[in-house]
Amino acid sequence: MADPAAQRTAPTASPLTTGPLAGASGVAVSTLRFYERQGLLSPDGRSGGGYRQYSPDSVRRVRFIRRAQELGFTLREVREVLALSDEPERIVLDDVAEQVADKLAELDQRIADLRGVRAALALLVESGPVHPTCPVIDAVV
Amino acid sequence: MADPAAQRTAPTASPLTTGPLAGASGVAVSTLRFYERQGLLSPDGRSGGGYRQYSPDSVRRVRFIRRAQELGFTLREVREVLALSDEPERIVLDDVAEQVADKLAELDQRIADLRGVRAALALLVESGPVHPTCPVIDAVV
DNA sequence: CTTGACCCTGCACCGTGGTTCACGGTCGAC
DNA sequence: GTCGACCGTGAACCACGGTGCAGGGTCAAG
Repeated sequence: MADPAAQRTAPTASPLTTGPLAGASGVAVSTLRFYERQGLLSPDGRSGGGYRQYSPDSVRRVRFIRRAQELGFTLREVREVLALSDEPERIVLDDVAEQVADKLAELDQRIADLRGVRAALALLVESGPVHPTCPVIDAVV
Repeated sequence: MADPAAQRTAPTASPLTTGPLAGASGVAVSTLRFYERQGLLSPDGRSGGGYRQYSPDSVRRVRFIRRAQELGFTLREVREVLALSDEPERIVLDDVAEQVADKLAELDQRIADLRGVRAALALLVESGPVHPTCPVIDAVV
């Protein structure tokens, strides 16, 4: 607070252009632009020559998108979640609660399914020989 | 065993054409043909006029494909598993053990991830108000 | 003020997992 | 033998999640 020249209410935290953001968040530059077209991400502004400028927070945002995808969410779903988190005042709590409850049930189901497969595979590893009726298929179907 | 006319060593168990197989296994006819192009499924033969004929076992096979997909396996992976189960004598046990071990680790990771998300969502449901920093995003990133 | 790295736009292309369409042949019931 | 339901083929098309490329502008170091 005793150095006004160093930072003015801390706004100018080194805006990133696409390259650095891509590097920091582990995606290709082309992917960032693709995400922008899909409404998942937008630059905080543009610089004189038209370069996109992102806040450092965008790194978190992009990483979130990637992680959510890995976890099996579509970009459409991710977009919806991000839209809510961008405009929290639009959130209708009951709707959210309902959707979250649905997603919870879905997750429980997926976890149970994966554990079934996991168990079958573990059994297969332990018991060596291949069975006439594949236990993996039995576990999955 | 005392009725030779009823079934000759039980072979003719009503071969299915695409429509019935599709109906019984819950996919579209066009999907069956697509799976065939992808090497996941093939008819046991063709009838005079060129109609595909499937054994009733094919229903199981198609259901397996669908389930495996739901569980996050690609058609390529499913094809490999089915190829092995079709030709068990080609199986190299050590290879399988290795791949299965990999898949096990992957499944463990996915289960853990999903449980993390599940926990975050459950917390969100319990604690009503939306937090400035979304707990879901925190859990996922 | 040049040079090289970086960025812009728009558009075409890719693999995956299917679906749809046009056009025609087959099959069983009547 | 004819009718409608079903099946065949090939090829185009779709949504998703990106990738690549041409043609041109920007930026900062030297």
